This record gives sequence, C-alpha cells and structure tokens, in this order.
Amino acid sequence: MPKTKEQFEQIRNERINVILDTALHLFVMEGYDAVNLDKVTKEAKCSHGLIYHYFSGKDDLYISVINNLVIPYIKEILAGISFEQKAKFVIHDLLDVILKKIKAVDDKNAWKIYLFLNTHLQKNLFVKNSKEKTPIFQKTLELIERGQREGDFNDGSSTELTICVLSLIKGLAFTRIHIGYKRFICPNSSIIMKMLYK
Amino acid sequence: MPKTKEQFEQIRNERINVILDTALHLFVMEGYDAVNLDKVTKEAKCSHGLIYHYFSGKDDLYISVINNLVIPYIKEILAGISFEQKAKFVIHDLLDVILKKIKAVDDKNAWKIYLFLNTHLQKNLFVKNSKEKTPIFQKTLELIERGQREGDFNDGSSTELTICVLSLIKGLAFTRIHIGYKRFICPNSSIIMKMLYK
Amino acid sequence: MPKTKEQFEQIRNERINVILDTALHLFVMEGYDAVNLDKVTKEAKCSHGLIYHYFSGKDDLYISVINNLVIPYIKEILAGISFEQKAKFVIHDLLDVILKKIKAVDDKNAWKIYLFLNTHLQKNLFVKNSKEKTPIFQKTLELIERGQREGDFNDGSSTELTICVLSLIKGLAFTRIHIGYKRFICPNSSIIMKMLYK
Amino acid sequence: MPKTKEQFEQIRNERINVILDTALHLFVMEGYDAVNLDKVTKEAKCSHGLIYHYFSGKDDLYISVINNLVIPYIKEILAGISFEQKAKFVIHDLLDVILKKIKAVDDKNAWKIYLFLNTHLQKNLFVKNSKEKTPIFQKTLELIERGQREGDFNDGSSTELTICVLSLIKGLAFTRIHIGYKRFICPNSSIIMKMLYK
DNA sequence: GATGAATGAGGTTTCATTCAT
DNA sequence: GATGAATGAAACCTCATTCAT
Repeated sequence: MPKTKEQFEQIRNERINVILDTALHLFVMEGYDAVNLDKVTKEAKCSHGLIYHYFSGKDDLYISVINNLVIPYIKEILAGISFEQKAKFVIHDLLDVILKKIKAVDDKNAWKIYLFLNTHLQKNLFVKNSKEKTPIFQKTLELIERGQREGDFNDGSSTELTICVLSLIKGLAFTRIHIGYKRFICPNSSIIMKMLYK
Repeated sequence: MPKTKEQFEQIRNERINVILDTALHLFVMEGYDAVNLDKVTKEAKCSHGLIYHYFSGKDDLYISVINNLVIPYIKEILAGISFEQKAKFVIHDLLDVILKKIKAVDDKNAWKIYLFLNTHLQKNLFVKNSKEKTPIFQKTLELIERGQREGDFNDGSSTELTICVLSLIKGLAFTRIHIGYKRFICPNSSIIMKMLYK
Repeated sequence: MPKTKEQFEQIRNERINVILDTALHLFVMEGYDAVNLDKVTKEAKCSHGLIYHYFSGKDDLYISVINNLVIPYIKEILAGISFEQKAKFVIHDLLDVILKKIKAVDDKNAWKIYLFLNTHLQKNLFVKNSKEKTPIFQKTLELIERGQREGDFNDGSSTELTICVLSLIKGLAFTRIHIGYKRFICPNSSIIMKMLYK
Repeated sequence: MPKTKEQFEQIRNERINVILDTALHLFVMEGYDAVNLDKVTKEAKCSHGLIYHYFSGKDDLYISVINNLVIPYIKEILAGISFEQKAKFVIHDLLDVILKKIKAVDDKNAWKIYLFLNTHLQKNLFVKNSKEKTPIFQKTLELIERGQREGDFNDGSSTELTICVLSLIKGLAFTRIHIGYKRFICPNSSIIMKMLYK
C-alpha cells in the first residue's frame, strides 16, 4: 500500500525539522564558519544529499534556521506583548518574557534568542536574504525613544541604550547556554530596567 | 659581514608587529574562522612563508595576538586602578577607563577590549596556551562579591552580574568598532553601575 | 531510491583497492617522502578529496597499504608453512616460498615483500599504528635460535643472522623490482642456508 | 692583524667539514627526502646562507657528502687490498676490512659504508652528477666472476651473488647504526663467504 | 665569510557541492 | 525521498632557495 500524500508530507517535515534543529544547535555552539555539513549529517543522521535536497546550500540552511525556527519564535514572543501601554511597561514585559524563556529547562529557547541577537547584532552575516529586517532591534529602539519622550527613561543615545539592553540579553542567553539551566541564576528584569530609568 | 644582532632583532620585531596588528584587525572584524592567511598576507604585505617563519600556524598567530597585544593592554589598564578602595569605586574606575578607551579615536583600543572579552567569554577557543587565565573575569567576579559583602551591591548571583557587566562592555566595544568613533555616543559609567547598586 | 548497501560497499571497495594498489606501487618505487598525493591521484585516476574520503592522510594511506595489502600477504605465506618440523626445514621452506614469489611474473609479490621488510627493518617509520608487530622478524629470530639449539646452525648472535637473512631477501626483492623478472635470476634457497649451517 | 690566507683556508675547511659531517649523519638517519636544510643548519650551527655559500643546493650537498666523505673512504678501503691474489682471497680480505670498520666504535664508518651502498644500490638517486660510477659494485661483480672462473665460487648469476653480498653488508651496516656498537655482534667474514663457495 | 629574514612554488588537507542511482 | 561516493577550489603549511647587508 503506497503512502498517502499526507504521510509523505509528514516524513518530509520531520526530516526537515531534524536538520533544522541540528543546524540550530551547531550554529549556536560553534559559529557559522566552524560548522561543516559533515557534522550536521552526522548529528542529524542523514546524508549530504538530503540537506541539498531541502536546502540550496550552507547559507540557505543558516537562513532557514533563522526564518523557520528563530524569527517565528521571536514573533511569538512579541505577539504576547501589549504595545499599547507606556513604553516602560512594554519593555518590562518583554524582558520578563525573554528572561523566563532563557531560564527554562529547554536549551532551545536560549539558543534561538542567542542566535537571533547574534545574527542581527554581531555578524557581518548575509542576512540579506532573510525575509525580514530585524524587527526587534527597530522595535526596541523605537520603544526606548518613546520611553524617553514619555519622560521615563534617561536621555542620551537611544541606539546606545538599545545596544546595551540587547547585548545584555545576548550575554545572558550565552551564559545560560554554556553553564546549563541548573547553575544559571537569572537576573530580575528590574535590574536591567534600572539602566533605562532616569 | 652579516647584519648585527640588533639589526636583525629590529627587522624581526617590526615585521612581527605588522603581522600581529593585521591579524588583530582581521580577527576582530571577521572572526577566527573567517580569516584566512591570504587576507593577512595581503594586508600585512608579506608572504605566507613569513607568517610561518614567525608563528607556527593560524592558531599560534591568534594566540600570539592575545598574548602580545591584548593581554598586556588589559594588564596596563588594570595596573592603573587602585584596588584598595571600596569595590564600588574600583568598578566605577574600571568602567571609566574602559569606556574612555573605547570611545577614543584609535580603533585598536576597542579591538583589544573586544577581542579580550570575546576570547575569554564567548568562544570555545583554544586559549589553552594563553599565558594567563582571564584576569578580568575573576577580578570582576571577586570585586562584585566584595561589593555585595560591603553592602553596596544588590544580592543575587555574582556570576550573573559579572556576565551582565562584561557582556555590556563587549557589546559597547562591538558597536564602537562597527559604527566608528564619530557616531558612537558612549554611555556614562553610572548607567552601568545602576545595575549593580541595591 | 538510493543505491543499496551492497552497491555502495562494492564501489567503496573497488576504489579503495585501486588507491591502495597505486600507493603500494609508488611507495615501493619512490619511497614514502618522495611520493606526493598528486602522483597517487593521477595514477589512481581520482581526486585528492577521495583519498581523504577513505584515508585520514598520507600516513594513514601508507599504514593502510601495510595493514591491508602487505601484512595479510605475509600472513598468507606464513600460513602455508609447517612450523612443526626442525627449524632448518622451516627456514628452508620459508625461503623457498618467498623466493618463488619474488621471481614470479607479477610485480606485486616482490613489492609487498620488499615493503614489508623495508617497513619493519629500515625506516624510522610510524608503523606504530600497524595492527601487528612484525611477525616475521620475531619468528625468524626464534627459528634461528631453535636451529641453534637443535645443533644445525652455527652459533653467534642470532639477531645478526636474522638481519643477514632478512636483509638478503630484501636485497633480492629490491633487485627483482628494479631489473624485472626476465633478467632476474633468483638464487637457490640452499645458497642462503649455507650462511646458517655449521 | 688580518688573518693569513692559510687561516682563512682553515676556517673555511672546518666549516665545510662540519656541514658535511652533519649532512652525512642526517642523510643516513632520515633519508634524503626527510632531511631539510633547517635541520642541517641547526645541527651544524650555521646559517642557511652558509650552506648555499659552499654548496649550490640540497642535491649538491648530498653529492658532496658522497664525493668528499664517502667515496674517498671507500677508495681508501680498496687501496689497502691486494687484487693480485685469487678472487676468493680478495673478497675475503675485503669483507674483513669492511666488517672491522663497521664494528668499530666510531659510527661514521658504518654511516659511510651504508650511505655508499644505499646510494649505489637502492635509491633512484641523482648520482648522475657523482664524479664516479660505483666502483665497488663493478669490482665486486668482476671479482665474483673471476672467482667463478677460478673454480672457487658456485655458478649462477654473478649479479645475483653481488647483490646478495652487498645487500648483506648494507644490512649489517644498518643494524650497526641502529643498535649501537655495544650490542652489535658482527658476523665473521667466513659466514658470508659460505654463500659464494661451491 | 657569514647571517637569517623573506619568498613562493608546491605539498597536504578541508569542505561545500554535485551526481548517479 | 534519499544515499554517500566523488569532485575541485581554496584553505593550510613546508621548505629549497635568494638576498641585502
């Protein structure tokens, strides 16, 4: 009895997800250049050919990780936030959610947040092809500027404050990844907020 | 009659320094894996052979950059700080010096600070051979713990606060490098201190 | 539908054997250091990459030649000898077989015997990884010592006699290789035995 | 007071000899291809330039070792032999001298004999440029043929017997080099003669 | 006579990518 | 849908040789 279309679809998706998950893991742990596809095939228990069957190459794999695992995850986080309130509350909420994700048992949360920030802040990475421009950076910047206009945040370069906050989160995600959730003691969002308040 | 020892010594040192400076620049800008020796030879205007005359390979070049340019620079910074005062003043002084270095016209300051933190915080880098264990991380940690005992800093994981502070500095160095000193507006050290105070 | 496991296995083995045969030939004719992988790829009609697909490097290729072509061949020779008889008959038999192999039309016999003796007698070669310690040297030594105890062989250093006999065989294999089987007139084993008898 | 011509001449010769001795040592121990001039400069405590001052390159260095250290030494050995006697006595004498040299305390004797035979029997070495064609091989061959005509030696390929005898000596020199003179027990020349006698 | 810095051709090794099945 | 053998360009590295002094 031949498989149904749905069954094929499912097999397909499962394999793709295994590859993406593996790639996420390796790209976070070793960095884009240090990852080679051999490592991916070994960890994902698939052939080289299969990766090229689903992705057009190494960069496409990276971009697909960003587009399929990372960005939706970030969007999901943003979706839960009410942007109508005052900027300081928005940011507080955001920090709360993110920190909660980071300190969770599952490593993947931290990986995604780390990779997202790494991609959009650090690397001279070809995210040219990424479907969307870094929403969080812009949003954070705008929020901080709104907070400044609303009189809650201290003046000075908003870009700077943005970098500060995001670098901090990235640093925390990084530590979370490397020391494990048991030893990781997550700072309270209020500590970070202190940097912003007048 | 051969060149004198001093002449050879001088030639050696000059070339080694050019190579190290070039390598510092490239390692910071592109990351260890993305740098290839061809780029180094072109920028340093030397042959492949010469790099291997002075360094045993790419890793040794990286480690030499750390040991010869970065660590001495960090030590120099630390040497200017009085560690006798209360922890909160020590850290304030440290942040002041570092931020001042980062916002200076000369890119190299920011590079060195960035590479130092990157090497000692982020990468699974083979700095096994590095002559000394990351003094700044330990020192920062101890200082923050002292500050906590002295009742000035808020309680919680000292490791966490350390990571916060250092990640922040790294993030700032990073931005400084990428947007240039003209557009870079450096935050005041007091903003960062806010995170630590009770 | 991918190729079956058997198909892959067969392709693998065929290519590996071509490479090993080529390498055997070149290592014998030119010596380890003088062989470069370019020569191997040209003679084996394969890419550089393929050699590294099957072997971890030049040394591994050499060691694989020894382990896969040479040692099994030597074992096969030894397997045909009855070691129960008096030592002088054993050695006589051994010499007979080896000399017969050497003077055969097929060059490979002589190559393997030569390479075996060369590896285990001459070079400061890294045959550390070779699966087994030189059985023939030990066996020859023990046999000669047995022959001495049995009163057939002249006294003196057994090591010396061993070296004499093995060096001789190597020398003969060498000449056989270089002058070709047509011009090669193989000495009778009795001539060599004369050295051993009282 | 400037140095006299003789003094310069002497310095010159001393340096050349150190280089040649070092090269002899290394070429014997590691083989032509595995030796690199860096090793020579280090062991001879001289600069790269100096080697090129006295020799035109690596091959010239090798050939010079053969021509200046090895061939004269072999000639000296031959000069002490009376070729007027019956062939069997000549060969016996020759073997006696060579074996005596090999078992002497000084390694250099064995090195020279080994290198001589290695160069002239084994390697596809560019001894094209060597001033003389291997005298010992021809002489040995002629002697053995004479011995055959004189009715003392067994018939069969004279080339073969020559190879046998010379390979044996080389093998002995090799062992002598590698196990040291203390543990080396040299076979008596009569053992080797046994191979030749009817 | 002597030095050792410097070169560059050629070797070894890695890895993204292709392809027949 | 899937395999892994095979490729080759580009990386890393070595070493005989040159050269200014």
